[in-house]
Amino acid sequence: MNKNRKKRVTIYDLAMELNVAPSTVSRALQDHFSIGRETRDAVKELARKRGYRTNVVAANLRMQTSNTIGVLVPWINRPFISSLISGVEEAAQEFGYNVIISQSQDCYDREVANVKTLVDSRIHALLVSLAMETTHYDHIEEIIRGGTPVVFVDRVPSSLPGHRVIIDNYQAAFEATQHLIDQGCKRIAIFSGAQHQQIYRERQLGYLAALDQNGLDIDQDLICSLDRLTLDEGYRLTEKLFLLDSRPDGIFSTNDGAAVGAIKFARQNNIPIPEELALIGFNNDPICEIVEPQLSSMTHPAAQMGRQALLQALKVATPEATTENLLVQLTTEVIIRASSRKTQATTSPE
Amino acid sequence: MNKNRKKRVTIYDLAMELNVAPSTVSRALQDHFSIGRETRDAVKELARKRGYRTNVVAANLRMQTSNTIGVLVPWINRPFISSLISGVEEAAQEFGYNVIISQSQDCYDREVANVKTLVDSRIHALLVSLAMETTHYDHIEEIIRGGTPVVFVDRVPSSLPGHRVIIDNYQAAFEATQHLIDQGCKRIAIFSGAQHQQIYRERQLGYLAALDQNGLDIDQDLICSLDRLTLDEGYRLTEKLFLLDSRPDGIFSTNDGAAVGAIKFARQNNIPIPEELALIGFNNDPICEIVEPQLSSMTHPAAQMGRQALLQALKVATPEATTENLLVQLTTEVIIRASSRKTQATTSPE
DNA sequence: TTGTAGGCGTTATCAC
DNA sequence: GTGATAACGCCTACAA
Repeated sequence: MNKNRKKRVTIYDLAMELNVAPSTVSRALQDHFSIGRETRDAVKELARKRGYRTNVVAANLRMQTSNTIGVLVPWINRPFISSLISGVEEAAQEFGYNVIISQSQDCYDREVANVKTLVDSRIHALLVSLAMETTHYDHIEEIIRGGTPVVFVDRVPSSLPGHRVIIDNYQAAFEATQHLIDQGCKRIAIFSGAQHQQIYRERQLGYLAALDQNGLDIDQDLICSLDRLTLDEGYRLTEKLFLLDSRPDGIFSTNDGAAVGAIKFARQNNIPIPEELALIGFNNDPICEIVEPQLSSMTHPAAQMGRQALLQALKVATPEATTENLLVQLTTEVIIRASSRKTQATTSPE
Repeated sequence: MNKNRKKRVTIYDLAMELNVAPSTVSRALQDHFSIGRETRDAVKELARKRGYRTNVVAANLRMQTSNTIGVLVPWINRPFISSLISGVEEAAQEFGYNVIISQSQDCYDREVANVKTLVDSRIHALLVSLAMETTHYDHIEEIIRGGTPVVFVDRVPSSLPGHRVIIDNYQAAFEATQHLIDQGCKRIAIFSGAQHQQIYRERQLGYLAALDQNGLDIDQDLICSLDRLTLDEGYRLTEKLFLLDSRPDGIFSTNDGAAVGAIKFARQNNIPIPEELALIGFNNDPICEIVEPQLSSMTHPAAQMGRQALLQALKVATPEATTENLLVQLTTEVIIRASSRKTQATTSPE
């Protein structure tokens, strides 16, 4: 009863009706220079009237390309990533591209499989933010060799060269830590992620550098590597930290969720924030302004990163593209809120 | 220098190398029943060795279909929607489909344009959640007539028949309101959305019915229609409500963001929650558990809705599909948290 | 069981 | 300026 997928109008139909060749119609529709003004108008007029819409699939096959950009991310439903995708999609729309998305759920195996599927669809280019699990990149390397332009975003590979759109994670972490130090913190813990992931490693290095430059001791007990950086994980880890002989007086969390977990623990245990525990997160997710006290954080320009990734991909996918690796590095800044603002009384209502 | 998009292996290449016809290869790869066991294995082996991957574009053109599901939503980066998409994507992956997404940004014009683009890509089916602005549905009707299966999700059209995956908004709103009434609220305001959108209209009707059945007066001053249901809008509206001669003692907000705005206002003005103002939101976004006090809400099973929408779409897109309109209605429930829990002391730590 | 041939809807390269 | 024609890679009746 279905498959009444109505047969759609083709250039043949138009050609027939106008008594011209299909190739003429094709040219007319593309404003080819060597086409008669009159025929062009006639074709376009009829196309409009018949509701002609070019069959992108056929065109893609013929052109050996496609107008679809593949996006592979760990999870779609996370504030940072959904905003990133939103940025990609918006820019893609602007330039006439479609966006096909795929989530690895932070699993290496899924990532590999999804890359294959995406490439099978003959995507124009691929934007990737790596799965937490991923430690080697053969699957990506292979498709790059195969000729698919790839741009890495945010979670980029540590060893594989390639185009990337990132922030300066080292610098951002340094600033976040420095901020806590400026507020008088002496024992600052870090909630970090998998160290094989470049972004977490660099954040950790930035943190260490800040401590070092300020003459603060580095205490291994305060260096925490979280698996998934969830709220619960942050909560439990804070609990453990407060069982130490010398408790931390500050936490730099490499995402906001885990920091909120820490806040939750502190509140439930009457640990005054920021007096006894100052906190700063990362990403500046919406929750930062909602949690009580509000959470300081580092901005992480998700939408711009998405847009930039798309732009770089388009650039790379042109025939004249340079062979060298593009690098776009966006800036971040510290957003200071109540969770870390110790210096004298402020006038803010909360 | 680019366009070194390596020529990929085709069934012709394999056929050549094995001295069989391309059609044989094609059949072998699809496990066609009438294929020799030996040739089949030989073909598959070689395909593996040569890294053959079927050209989906060509196959799609030939088959007059595609393995891509179009998803059109207002915004990607909203908790409810990104989870919905996540659900769609996960199920799609399971069944071997790709997901192509597109955001209308709540603009009617964009919605129309995006529908066209998606259909141009010959999507297998389209899942739509309508833009806030959308009041008529010619653009959708047209593609349904054209034969593209369409499934509406969540924000469904009020007048156009079609397949839909929804919750019982009337019932959910009724329960939310009833809950506030049970807590002793007498003057309950509603933060609603555009009334031409069925979901908001039904939620409002559910609210009105609850008041009515409990013998409470309906006060037009307390019925607020918000444009975008943002936190700020919720804040400002609450401010206005508290300038009224008789202030509300409860707010049912049709999303969580606006409710959080109300909480913010209440806290800044020392209005005790829930004693003087009890609140319940809608969607049960993560912020509900983060805001202080925690926000009661109605669950809104985003991921399941996404998955169901995909399943229905696949069902509808088969040749044997029934002609009647499918309806999947998922259940919701009240999640009671501190923002509305008035009845005696509870043992919860917060 | 396998091969042949045609076509899905375009675009591009030739001719005319 | 326009018209044949081939090709993109695959699938499938039909023939063998």
